[in-house]
Amino acid sequence: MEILDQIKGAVVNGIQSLFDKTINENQIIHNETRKEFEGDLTIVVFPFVKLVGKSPIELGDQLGAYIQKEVDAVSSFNVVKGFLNLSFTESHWISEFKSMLANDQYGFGEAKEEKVMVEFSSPNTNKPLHLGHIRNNLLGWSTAALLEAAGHEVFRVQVINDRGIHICKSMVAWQRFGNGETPASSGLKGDHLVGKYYVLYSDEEKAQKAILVAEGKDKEEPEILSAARALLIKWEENDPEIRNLWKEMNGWVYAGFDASYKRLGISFDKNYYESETYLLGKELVEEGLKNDKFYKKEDGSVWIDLEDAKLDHKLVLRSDGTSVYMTQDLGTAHERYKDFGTKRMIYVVGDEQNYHFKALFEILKRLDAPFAAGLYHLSYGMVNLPTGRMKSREGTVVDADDLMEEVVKAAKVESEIRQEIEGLPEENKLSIWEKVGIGSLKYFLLRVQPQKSMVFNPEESVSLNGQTGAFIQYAYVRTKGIERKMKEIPNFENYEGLDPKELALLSMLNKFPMVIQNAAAKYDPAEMATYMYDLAKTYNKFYYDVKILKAPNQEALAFRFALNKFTGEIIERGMKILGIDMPERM
RNA sequence: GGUCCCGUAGCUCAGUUGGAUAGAGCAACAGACUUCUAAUCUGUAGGUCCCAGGUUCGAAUCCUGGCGGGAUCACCA
Repeated sequence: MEILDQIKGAVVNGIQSLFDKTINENQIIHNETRKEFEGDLTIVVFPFVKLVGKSPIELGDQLGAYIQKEVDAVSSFNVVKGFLNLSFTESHWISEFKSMLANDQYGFGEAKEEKVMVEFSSPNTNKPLHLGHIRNNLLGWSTAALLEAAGHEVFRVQVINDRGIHICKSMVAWQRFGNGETPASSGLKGDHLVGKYYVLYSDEEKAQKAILVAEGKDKEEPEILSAARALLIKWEENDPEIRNLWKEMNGWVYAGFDASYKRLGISFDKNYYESETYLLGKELVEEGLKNDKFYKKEDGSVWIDLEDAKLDHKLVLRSDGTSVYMTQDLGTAHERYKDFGTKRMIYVVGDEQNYHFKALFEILKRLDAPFAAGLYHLSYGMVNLPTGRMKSREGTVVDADDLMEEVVKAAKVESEIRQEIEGLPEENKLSIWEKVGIGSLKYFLLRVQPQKSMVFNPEESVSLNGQTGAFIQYAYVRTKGIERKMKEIPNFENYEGLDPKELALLSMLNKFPMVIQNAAAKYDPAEMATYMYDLAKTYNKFYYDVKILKAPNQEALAFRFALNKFTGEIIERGMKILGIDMPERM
């Protein structure tokens, strides 16, 4: 990006020496030149028209001539309306390319001191993961990877909601209807097994409720719900039998989660269990009471007044002294700061909790938490189906394991039609289908900006044409195919006669470091996803138009080979940030 | 009702701090495999950028007011 600084400098100097007016570099608006015009970089001259008292065309012409004279890398210019389009010399592009090649960390930012924590996933232990968790997981994972690529040290953590009434419901149903079923005895994946009893619980509760209503006793609580509450109390009293059952069933769930996470390529540096943290935060409330940050109502409940922050009064301790979600979150935030010393913490949580996090961050600020300024809620929208919302009651929730199975199957079907990898050993084929299927699922979810709710169309998600993960993988596979065909690697020294398709690809590759920085700053993996697609598309055009292996001379062959290989490396590097693996063939 | 988010092609989505004639994919139609893998490429068609004002050389983008959709406003998590 040196050249950009040179050009900006030339614009400032040009306006000074041509018109005797002073401007600041950051007033200069520049853009990549649009495809339909000739040039590589465009300077918008409108902002200076009034200042220098010339027409936009006149100003553009004079400034263009000045820049061309001053900056060696600028070969020519043209002016359209108020837009000054500058073209760079071929040798500039070639030397740019050489410096990209020379840096084996190309794209990654310099190491930054600030450590960052990303919290994501945070499942309940009463049912298996579903599509919504997948979006959460992918966002969290790739945001963390983006921050790493930008130069930060990053810690990935999850909070597991392993206690509470929800797990007691599964437990009570298992006690009644389970007949001792275990994952080992029935072969059912642990999280699905526990989820099954949660469903059984709900059915039973509904049935009991219906009877009560029919008997005119609709105010009464269903017996099974009372039983679940009783379990929760026993759990809190540390009843050994209940604690053991709880441990056992949670253990099944964790084994199930681990399998899902593994297939999804997700892991964590540390897990926080709610059963261990749900009492944290009480001391903070006590302390805050002393400092008048909180106030106590007559019934003994503790609140904070956030009205001047355009929020409400918020409860932080119940009248019986037990904590609420907010209390735990206050405590957990401090705990994590103690564990990792991260002043920047990102919470990847759905947008239905926007209000909660606003309040949480505001309270931490008022409690003078040293990390308060670095808190961020990466809020994302719901995943809907073409038929509308996913509803567990109507059984329309898309199960994570089923979905992964389905997309991999679809990849297999497509692959077998094409017969490109038929001869490979079964093990290799399985690995390729896995990469293509899971990769496409990931791409499908990551290409949409986090804050937008999205429509998940199952048919489209398994389609492998167009703007998909498979499209990008295919471009990568092409780069590998070329590499395999090359018996000896030609040495790239110099090249003249840059083809427009080659230049377009170079220019695309040149943007990679910027994309990492921008996407990381915005916590937006979708920006990387879009860029990766554009890069693959640009490569495909190059591949189609410029025959790499049939280059007219050794110099061209060496250049194209290097360009091909480097493109493959960048695709792999960028997709890795999205958590998507590249197959060598497909 | 208060607060927050979203509204761009039939559908799914891009669109940098305001910049040129608003772009991709899918679906539709028409082409390109004797070629480095056609999971690709090329072309045609498709738009009241929700509406109305305002700011300015210039607005999908910023401001105000509407309309439509969603979320949230629990001693739930």
